[in-house]
Amino acid sequence: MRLVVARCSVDYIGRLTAHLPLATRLLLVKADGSVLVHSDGGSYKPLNWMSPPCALVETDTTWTVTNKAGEQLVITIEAVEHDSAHDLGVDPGLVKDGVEAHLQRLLAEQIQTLGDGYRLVRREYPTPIGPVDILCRDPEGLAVAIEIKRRGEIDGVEQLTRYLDLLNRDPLLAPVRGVFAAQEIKPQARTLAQDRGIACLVLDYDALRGLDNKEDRLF
Amino acid sequence: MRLVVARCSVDYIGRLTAHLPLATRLLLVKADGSVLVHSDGGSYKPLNWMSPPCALVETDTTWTVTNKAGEQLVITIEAVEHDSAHDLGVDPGLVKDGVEAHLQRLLAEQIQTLGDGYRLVRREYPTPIGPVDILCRDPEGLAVAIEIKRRGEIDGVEQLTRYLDLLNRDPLLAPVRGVFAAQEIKPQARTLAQDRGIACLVLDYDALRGLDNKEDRLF
DNA sequence: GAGTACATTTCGACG
DNA sequence: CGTCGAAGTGTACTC
Repeated sequence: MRLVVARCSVDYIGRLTAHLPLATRLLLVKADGSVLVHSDGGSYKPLNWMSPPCALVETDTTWTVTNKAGEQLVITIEAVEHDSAHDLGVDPGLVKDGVEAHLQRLLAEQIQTLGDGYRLVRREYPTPIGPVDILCRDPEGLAVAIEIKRRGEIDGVEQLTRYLDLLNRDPLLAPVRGVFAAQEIKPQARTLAQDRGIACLVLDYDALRGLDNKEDRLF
Repeated sequence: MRLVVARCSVDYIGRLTAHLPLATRLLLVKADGSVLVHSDGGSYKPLNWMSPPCALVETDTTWTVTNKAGEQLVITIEAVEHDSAHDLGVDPGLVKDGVEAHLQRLLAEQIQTLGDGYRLVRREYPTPIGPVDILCRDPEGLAVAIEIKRRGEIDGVEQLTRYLDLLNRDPLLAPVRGVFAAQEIKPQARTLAQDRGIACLVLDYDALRGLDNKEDRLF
């Protein structure tokens, strides 16, 4: 990895055209040839970049980074403040514990969160347009389809609506009720759901996890 | 901006939990206190990070970065290879020329792409839930609403459907047909559009731009 | 500040 | 390898 701090201007010509006026920035060149241009603020997203695989050609004042698709990142350098190279080796990679998959598993295990007498049919219940997160039956034996999101927004309600349309065509299932479950449900999504007769359920991740732990403690 | 190359392990506890085993990485501390952890490969996305606003507390061997929501990034440092600080100043920012806005402008200018006799009413035609990209009239004088995307996916069809519902309530416009236009239309989106009587139009960006150029060449 | 749409999205999973 | 959906998405824009 090479770190360069330089006064430079940058042009990108590819899927769009973008220009960065002259200023001091960090140029980060990774081992695979990819280049990131960072300023001293903003988010983790660089101002400009070129993803690998790509090739860097360097002259006195100009770096030209090109990829196979012909996209170009041209960095014009006026002054170099810092330039150092470092051998990092290969990174062992990240261990993640995701949220939505975890929520789905927890809710399936604790389907009584919806009320006493609910029974799980299965997770990832297939439909022609993709699996619905959970299918279960209420105390009266009627089918209930659950869509789970971390954040409940309008798209999720649309998605559940499509699943319900399809599931309700199956005479073995119909009528199928919908439940929109999320850690947080945006007001607009809630309104749309209510308008369509879909129930909303706010999930308490910690509580679900806590119940899980409590069960563990029985051993 | 501070650049540190160090052998370290990293833990993030917040919206999810993640762990990075011991390895040599770049730690980038920006002026606003945000921290990025980069390896020597991958894309522009850091392995781990903390977005501003956040606070960094540093001891001998441990950096703890915390934000207002209580999310924590803990970096345990075993050895420091490089440590330097640089004053970059404020970045003047990026000048962009996007694609979707350009597509909209080109199609509005060349509304005959839909067929002879089409007339533009206006771009960004207002509705209560937001402006529809283009409203025009067909050779018979009937209203046509166009939704433009770079990539046509299912969400765009839903969006256009909502616009059409609303526009068709206006007796001065109804009946309004829908056209879903994109550089590329996904099969699922096309199926949904057809099911709803919405026409699909694949846009050729280069051709639209080319026609534009041809006009320029007349001068 | 919330809501929405776009992104040079990136990333992972699945067929 | 494409398709599809999620992201600790970020970001700009509107209301």
